[in-house]
Amino acid sequence: MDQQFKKKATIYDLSVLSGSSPSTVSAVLNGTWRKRRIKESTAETILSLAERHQYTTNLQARGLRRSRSGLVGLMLPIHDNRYFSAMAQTFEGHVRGRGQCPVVVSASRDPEEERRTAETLISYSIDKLFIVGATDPDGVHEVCEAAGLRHINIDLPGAKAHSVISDNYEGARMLTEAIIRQFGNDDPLRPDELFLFGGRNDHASRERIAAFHATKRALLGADPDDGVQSSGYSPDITLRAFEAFSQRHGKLPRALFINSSINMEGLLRFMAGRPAEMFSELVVGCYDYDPFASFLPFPVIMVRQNFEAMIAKAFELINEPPTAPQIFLIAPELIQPRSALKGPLDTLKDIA
Amino acid sequence: MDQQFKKKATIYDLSVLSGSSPSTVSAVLNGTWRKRRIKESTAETILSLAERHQYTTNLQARGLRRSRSGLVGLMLPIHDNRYFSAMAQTFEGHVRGRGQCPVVVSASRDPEEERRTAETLISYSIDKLFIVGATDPDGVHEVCEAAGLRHINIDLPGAKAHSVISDNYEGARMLTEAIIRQFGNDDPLRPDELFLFGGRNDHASRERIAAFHATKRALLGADPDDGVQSSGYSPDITLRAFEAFSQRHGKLPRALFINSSINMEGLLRFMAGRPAEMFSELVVGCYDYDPFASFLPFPVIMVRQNFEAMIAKAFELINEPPTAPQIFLIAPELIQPRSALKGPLDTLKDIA
DNA sequence: AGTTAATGCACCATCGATTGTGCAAGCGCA
DNA sequence: TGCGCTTGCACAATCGATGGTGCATTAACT
Repeated sequence: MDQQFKKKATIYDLSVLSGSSPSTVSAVLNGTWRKRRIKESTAETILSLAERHQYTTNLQARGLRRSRSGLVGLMLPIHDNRYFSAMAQTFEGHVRGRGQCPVVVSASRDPEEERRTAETLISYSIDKLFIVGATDPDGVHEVCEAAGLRHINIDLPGAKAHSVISDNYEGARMLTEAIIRQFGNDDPLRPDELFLFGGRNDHASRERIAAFHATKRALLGADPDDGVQSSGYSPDITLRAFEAFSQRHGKLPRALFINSSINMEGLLRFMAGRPAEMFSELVVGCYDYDPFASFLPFPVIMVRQNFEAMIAKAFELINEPPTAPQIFLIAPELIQPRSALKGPLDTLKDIA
Repeated sequence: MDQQFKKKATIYDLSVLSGSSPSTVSAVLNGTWRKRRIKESTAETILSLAERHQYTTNLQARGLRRSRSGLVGLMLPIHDNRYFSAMAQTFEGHVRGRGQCPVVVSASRDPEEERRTAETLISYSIDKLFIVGATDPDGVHEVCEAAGLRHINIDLPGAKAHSVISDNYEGARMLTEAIIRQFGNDDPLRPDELFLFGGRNDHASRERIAAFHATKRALLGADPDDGVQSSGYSPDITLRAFEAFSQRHGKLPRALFINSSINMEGLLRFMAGRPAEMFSELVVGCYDYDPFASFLPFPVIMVRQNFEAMIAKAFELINEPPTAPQIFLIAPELIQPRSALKGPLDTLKDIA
């Protein structure tokens, strides 16, 4: 019955009910009452009233007054991807652990959208912003800077704020090497049989491509310069790249370095409708980890970016006093084919 | 230079600069100025000042005054899953299209956490809440109801608010049938060769299990009653279920009905370290769609829940005047092995 | 000229919580 | 009794935007 359909209780309601002033009620409810020398018994009265009337703080009012909201933002390129969604999962755990409220939004890898999204979040007075895989991190930085908002880049670096990123060069080096070593000595891979698909003109892609070239040259002795087919972060564009390649050469290469799981979906689209046998000799290296991809009918070597470490490092940095922007590299891990790793979900409890 | 390190501009700043009152500035900036009969020239002055000083509305202040925030919430069980993250992606598109700000949070399938999360969101005066796959939808309902918050269940139904869910019975029927038909007439599947793994005691699992039993009985003539191994929504528990089964029977069944992609990850964990040949005869039906899973080295028939339609229907319903709670079934689609479908990402543009 | 109506905007209370300040009552002590 | 200190709390301004109300001006019209 109580407050069934009435509006939510406020400190003013409790103030009337308890006979104390609103400021006393406020202090009791937000925990600053000892500092304000409120009697213990007064506090108890108010707390029990609050409970009885199901009081909950209006966080917008608090946020307005304090000019921060208790919200912590995570800006992703997209949701629908294991790498980013695993990151979101890990991020939530951290934020919840600090008693704040995580807000996860995506900005579609569109610089304009990224800035708009940041501005919207700022309008809600979020306390911190973690910028993941932004196409234009420095654009977002300007927006945050102007609002005095603490922020940090993850996955793709910016020049104007700290960045925590995967060691893309080393990851791609390991991956390229692993692809090459996957072929035995009887029938070793030739330089013109290993191609890279996917990627844009972003920092990660550039590093990976550089490592790809260097490693090919180092291990295979040569590196024909048509070995890279940038196809953005889009399954369909990647599909078309495979189709074009296959049209030109009559088949796919024996070995592929695929820049991300999104590009890998382009390969799946290419495979769909084509006989499985066409791919039985294929060896794929993919710069991303997805448990299902790891068990495809051909060897898929993957790179698992250590997003837990990246998020942890980012939280560490964002709380430190600001210094000159720096890039922190986090080592990724090479994952052999047919590996089903634990993920952030494994820490959740479940019924038996 | 302008406002470089000053606080953000407010309507009061603009009011001083423009010589108009704060209320006039407010009206101009929020678009209600025609209704308030503000002169066009006044509006123009203020708008240009706003632009020059990079004014942005403090949405917490607006939210406090209007007692709604422009935030629309999506509560997921988890992020790290293609089904749910695809849903988040689609949801964001809808919310953005309506000029509001999407907030996606997860609640770990924990009833307590679900309620707490809802309360937190309510404290921020969110306008609407979409509750996806909640373990205790009715618990969340109470919280929303008490706050007068519009809300709707998706994926798992509640008794006290509208629910938009997959037609789990029909989906499982199709899936079970497809699994059975996957075996030719030479060596047809026997009833004791098809097992269901995964699921909890939730509505979806119950429906699927019922359809599984009924379809087995209808098509195979019998249905031994140990055919179902509930193992929650946890890869590891599912792994243990497979290990136990394999210990008991010396091998896995020839055919598996797997309740979700999460349980499917349990199968992957089982496969890891075991020779691929062990699974060459396996046929799997999975109630979920994941493009990579679709191309595993054995036939994987999948059910793709139509989350786009579910989200669309939910948006339709949540804006209608409330009526008695109803359940709306959305037909899922049976996906043949080796299918790489388009997803929500395909609507994003990408550089070529 | 005088009345009415429309125009253009200012005033002010309000949303709910926070926080600096001030003051009365109670107490110890000379 | 009187001074000063502590205890316990109330007061009131404030965060930034909103929207109902009402008051001048000017325009329209008899």
